Amino acid sequence: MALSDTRTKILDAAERLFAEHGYRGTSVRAITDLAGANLAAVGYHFGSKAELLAAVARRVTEPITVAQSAGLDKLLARTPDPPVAELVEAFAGPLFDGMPAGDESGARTSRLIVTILSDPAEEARNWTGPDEDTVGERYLAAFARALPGLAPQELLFRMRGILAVTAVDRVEVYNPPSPACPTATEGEEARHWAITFLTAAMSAPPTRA
Amino acid sequence: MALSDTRTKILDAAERLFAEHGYRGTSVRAITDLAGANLAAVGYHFGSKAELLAAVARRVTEPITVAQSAGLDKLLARTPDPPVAELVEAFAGPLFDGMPAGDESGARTSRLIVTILSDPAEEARNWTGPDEDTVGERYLAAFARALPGLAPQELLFRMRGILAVTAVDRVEVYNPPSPACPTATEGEEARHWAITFLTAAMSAPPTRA
DNA sequence: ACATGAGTTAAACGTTCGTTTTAATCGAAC
DNA sequence: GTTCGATTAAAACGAACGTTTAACTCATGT
Repeated sequence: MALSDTRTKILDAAERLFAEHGYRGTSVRAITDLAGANLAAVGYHFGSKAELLAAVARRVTEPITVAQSAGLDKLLARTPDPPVAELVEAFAGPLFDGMPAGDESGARTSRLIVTILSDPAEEARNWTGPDEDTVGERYLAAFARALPGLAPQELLFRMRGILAVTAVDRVEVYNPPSPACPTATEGEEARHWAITFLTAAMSAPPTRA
Repeated sequence: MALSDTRTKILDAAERLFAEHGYRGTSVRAITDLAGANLAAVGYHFGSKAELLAAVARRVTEPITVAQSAGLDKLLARTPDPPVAELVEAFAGPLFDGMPAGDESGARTSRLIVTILSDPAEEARNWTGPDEDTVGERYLAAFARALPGLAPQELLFRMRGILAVTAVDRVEVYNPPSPACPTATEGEEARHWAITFLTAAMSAPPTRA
């Protein structure tokens, strides 16, 4: 196949296994087995396991980043100072389901992002491109305008909070406190819950020192 | 030494290394080297690496759990229906610094909790005792009374959000969007920021379906 | 004095890991 | 039809892993 079919099959398998078991918990052999490829194919197509992870992370992150950026563009085209609620939705929404319309693989991709970003392995955090930083800075500036009087550091803390809350739905970060509760809530509902939760949180008055 | 000095030295070393590099990223040899103990001492004192992790997790979690429980007791002694803000502080406060007064090792311990709870390895999540579940359920009930009209599942989502936000300050869950920003904010300040952030979030009106 | 047993030590076990090497295979261009 | 670069296949490499074994130390109790 043109552009090597096994290459994308390896990417697919790695994406799934990294999401489920983390970087260190996934062996190259498990990836190639799931992909139906040979063990050495990883070394050939990507060079090393760490570079494979970087490729997976970039492939997963890119559509999210462009969705976040496009969402901010649309808001700024209407008004130079978008309200907090719309900023939250434009920033956190794509994190929930990869694509604004919500494709089926969204749950796994965001689960992967969380797993990668919180992975203790160094290799898991050295893949970032310049685009991710740029969109983060643009939202930071927009939130700063929407929340005057909030200290930059506290704003930074709150933006990290957005990522944390969107993440926690995917990771079982706590054993279910109540017996009769599903481990993870379904995408669309959780997305709404997160937006109300985060809009209220972001709109909170600054903490007095 | 009585009760085997090396046993606690191994626990200390494991606590630090698990917090820094995760479960799979920490080898038994690295633990015993840092502890100045023999490799086989882990097998002798704990049985296996997984049981060592469980011992570490229990030792770290216990004071937090009792602080959460005592905080809730104190609130309930005053009124049967504590307000949301005080519930948030009593629940999230101990997560920030292990002890209410804030001892020096607090930052590392909470970092460890996050690392353990989000670790993709199965062994890292099968250590929980009955106490942790109990205090979670008690807070769940208290929040349910303080937030009438909120669906149980959405309440559960929000409680997970509390844990996520308290966690994110420790884990570098996102590359710093702005250049001139410290990776992690200091304990006491972040604790206040988190409480205002979370109080506002928890107090948000229920999401309409 | 000596047996006991918990604690420690050094060495090795078998397995799994990421990576590399070497040869075989395929498809198109000449 | 042959040649050549690109891709896949099979096998092996050395290193690191968790765990186990067997010998040793040494205070204690008799």
